[in-house]
Amino acid sequence: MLPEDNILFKGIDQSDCQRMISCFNADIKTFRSGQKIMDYSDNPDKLGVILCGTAVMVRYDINGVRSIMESLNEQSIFGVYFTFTASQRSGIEIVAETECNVMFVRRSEITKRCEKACQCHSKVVENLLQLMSEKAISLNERIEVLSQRTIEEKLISCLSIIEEKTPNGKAPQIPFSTTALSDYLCVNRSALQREITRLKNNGVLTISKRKFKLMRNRDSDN
Amino acid sequence: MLPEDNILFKGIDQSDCQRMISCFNADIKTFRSGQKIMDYSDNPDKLGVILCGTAVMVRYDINGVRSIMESLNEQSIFGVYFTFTASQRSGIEIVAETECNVMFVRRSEITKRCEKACQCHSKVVENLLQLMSEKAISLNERIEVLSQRTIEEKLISCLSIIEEKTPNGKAPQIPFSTTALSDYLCVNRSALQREITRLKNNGVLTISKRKFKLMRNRDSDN
DNA sequence: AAAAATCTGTTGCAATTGCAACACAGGAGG
DNA sequence: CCTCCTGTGTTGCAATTGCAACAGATTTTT
Repeated sequence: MLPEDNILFKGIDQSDCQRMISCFNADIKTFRSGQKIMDYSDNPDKLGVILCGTAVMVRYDINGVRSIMESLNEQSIFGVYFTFTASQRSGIEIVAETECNVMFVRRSEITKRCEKACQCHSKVVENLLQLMSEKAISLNERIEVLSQRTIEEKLISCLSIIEEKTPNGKAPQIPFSTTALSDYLCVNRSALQREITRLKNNGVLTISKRKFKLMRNRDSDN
Repeated sequence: MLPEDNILFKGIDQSDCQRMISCFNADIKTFRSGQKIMDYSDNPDKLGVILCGTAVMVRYDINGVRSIMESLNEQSIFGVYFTFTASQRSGIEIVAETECNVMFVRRSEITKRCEKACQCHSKVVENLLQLMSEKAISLNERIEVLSQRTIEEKLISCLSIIEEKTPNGKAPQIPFSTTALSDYLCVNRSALQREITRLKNNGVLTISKRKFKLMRNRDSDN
């Protein structure tokens, strides 16, 4: 991927991009599926952008129970938000799901002003603002899902959000396996399975593979 | 409160502040306790900063169940994240808890460049970045709490975070009533009460009024 | 192609949680 | 002082959820 296609450098021409990448000391690395991309015990100032591939942000609590905090695709950004959190309390990691190329930049390099590329700096900051806004929206969506009191409500809330974001004409699709979905929803897998089956039997939900459809018209009783 | 005390205008001197406030078409309004400050059905571009007072971000789901999404104090910022979201799906509102002064700015006014105050604009954008970063951390903390599988774990996780943020020497304090806390944790109030009582009896937790203390040394059995 | 590993789907049982109802405490306001 | 309203604390019972175990399907590795 060329630098100027990168969301962080959007709107900046290629020559400036190259200059800024070296100015930022940006670092591009490749990871294989399953490899750990980032561990929040390391550097809180580090910021990553996925150039290609997919990854997940996972958390292991004291009992070793895994929660998927977020799924990350191409152009996803991570690391910005944990600048001040006490991450030692919980083990948060970014793990590659497929082969990934990741660009690392230090947040402080972006925020500071330098003589060489001032006009570009502020553009990058604006882009970053935009990205953080989008990221925060997805955090809010997550909270909306987790706020639901029952598994049924969590599931329907989650599927509604996916459905809403799916372009017209395309079939909405769950970006997880059922097992991973249960981690995302923070519920027991077999209990989730039970709910899915129940909703299918009630005609509220249709699933084939990962494609699904929600029927909202019938009043969802029983 | 003077403009230059405002977090959004931090590092900008007063004359520039005044100029920018009119340049931004910033709007300062007063709300009484209980009044609705913002309704996400209205303007997605609008951004608010609480100048004084406290407020809460609440959500009413389809069944009318209230969840506190966040509590907002002086200098809290809201409205930044929902720029593109379909918030019409769920009824999100900002409601004053006490009398509040709130400054409203349009997000697009901040991001755009103007000839009159360019150097200040980028400073404001940086400040905004900082604010969003902090806000996103609190969203992540909320997710961390809601990710916990049981009420006990949710409660302890929540209290740990509060404890960690409390300055040394001060007694950690819950910023909610128990009833509001149950909304924040998205659990049933009486079930939460039951857990609190149980933890107190087991010597894990001490609470007087809203001040509390967690004992972590004993292994939390029973 | 066989073996290993992971995911799906199901179920009985135990534990947790929600619900509803009630008693009591404290604060606001007439 | 009394009343109204909101929050606290408790409990029995019902509903939901977690847990464990298992069988079969699917994918990955050898």
